[in-house]
Amino acid sequence: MKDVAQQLDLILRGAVEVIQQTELEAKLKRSLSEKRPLRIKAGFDPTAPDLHLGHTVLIHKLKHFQDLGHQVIFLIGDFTGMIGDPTGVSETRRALTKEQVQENAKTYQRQIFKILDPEKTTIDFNSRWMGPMTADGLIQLAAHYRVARMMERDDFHKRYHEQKPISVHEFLYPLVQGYDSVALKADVELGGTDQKFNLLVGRELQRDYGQESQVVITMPLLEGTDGVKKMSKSVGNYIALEDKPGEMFGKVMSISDQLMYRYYELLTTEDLGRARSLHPMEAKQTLAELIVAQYHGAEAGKQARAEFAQKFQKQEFPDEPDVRVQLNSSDLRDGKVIGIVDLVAKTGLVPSKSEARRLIIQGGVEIDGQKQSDANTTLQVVHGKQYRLKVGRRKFVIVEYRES
RNA sequence: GGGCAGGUACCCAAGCGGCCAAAGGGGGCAGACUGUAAAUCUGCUGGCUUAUGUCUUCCAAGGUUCGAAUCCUUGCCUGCCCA
Repeated sequence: MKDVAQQLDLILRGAVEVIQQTELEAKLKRSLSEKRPLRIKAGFDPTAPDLHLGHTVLIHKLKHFQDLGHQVIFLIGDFTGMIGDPTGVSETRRALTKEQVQENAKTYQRQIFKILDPEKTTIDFNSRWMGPMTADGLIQLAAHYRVARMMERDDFHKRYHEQKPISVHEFLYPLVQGYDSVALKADVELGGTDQKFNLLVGRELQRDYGQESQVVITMPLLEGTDGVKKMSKSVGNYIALEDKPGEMFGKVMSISDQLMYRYYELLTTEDLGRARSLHPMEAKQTLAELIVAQYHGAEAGKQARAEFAQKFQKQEFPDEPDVRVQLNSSDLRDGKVIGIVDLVAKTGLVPSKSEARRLIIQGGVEIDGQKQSDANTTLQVVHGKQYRLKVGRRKFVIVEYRES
């Protein structure tokens, strides 16, 4: 194991805040002398096993600890999942069944083990200790914290002053998350900066329960593809680890240059100065390739890059379309023509025919490279011939008429 | 338990008897411009056999009216104040 200074170097990289660094140093020192790895905890939502790049900022940090020989605990908050973290718009969620939780856990593993070492990672569930807890236990737990302190939490505070609803059970979220640290005897808890309050509750509860307080390390929140809001599935500005290579590449390419450097900083180990010295377009493609390669392999990265160049730089139709549509005679009028509105609607890439019509009128549809902006146009389809349809900016469809 | 203010399209928010499929903003989509960028400008943004047509929408259910998002009743939900 490396000495304290070397360990700190890696641990602090990219971190926003460490509370308290002196405590961390003491823990590291003791860990070395007693040859006892630290217990590093990070909690995750059980309902969203669709991990995206935003989550990986934290997972990479876990990996750092793991590489330093510490014990990483990947905690799935299946109990807290019933509450739903009350950040802004919150709703009480329905409890997941054991089977669902297990399934989600599997999905998590498939995804996180692209970064973490499966051999060295402990996966736990907070229902393990919260499930059997009695109402008595919960009352006792709740007695450890004050309402005024609770209201210091940013979003509670804000909602309170904006006269927005806050349900009592939402207070349980930080409380239970904090108690998880007690149950796990965590030495360190990692979280996004938005988790700071919850993480600190853990420190206080541990102290109250007679344990040494955990060190809290916050990591920056990764902005989503819009460059403004934090990456999240509900906002739809995310890049999922399981996005297809082409899609993943495309999403990275559509971010702003400014955001690109942020991604370099938080998602890669590349030298920032070098990235900045490249032409932005080149730098962005390199970044996109790197990211695709991490989750799909080097070959997929190269391929995605080549396909991108074909689709958008040379403006050629890709080898593989996004959608294939097969028409048969019942789709055709008089056995030979189809209105292009119907055709576009048939691809399933637009939600309604009105939307298809709009898209056409606005010039967003091409057939075999010809822009079609008259919504009343019909297409003569020849049996067996393939038509190349472009819908919107980035969707490609092959249409074929064939009797099956 | 009592009083008050609210609940409008993906989100925020105007409208307070017909001119309302409903202003404005955000978001989204498309076009121009580009590096598939970003920024900017323009347009679109309930569905349908695209029709100056029709159907379904303004928390829910009833009611008043020739006509209701708008008025009344009841219910549900939210916030504030008083107890």
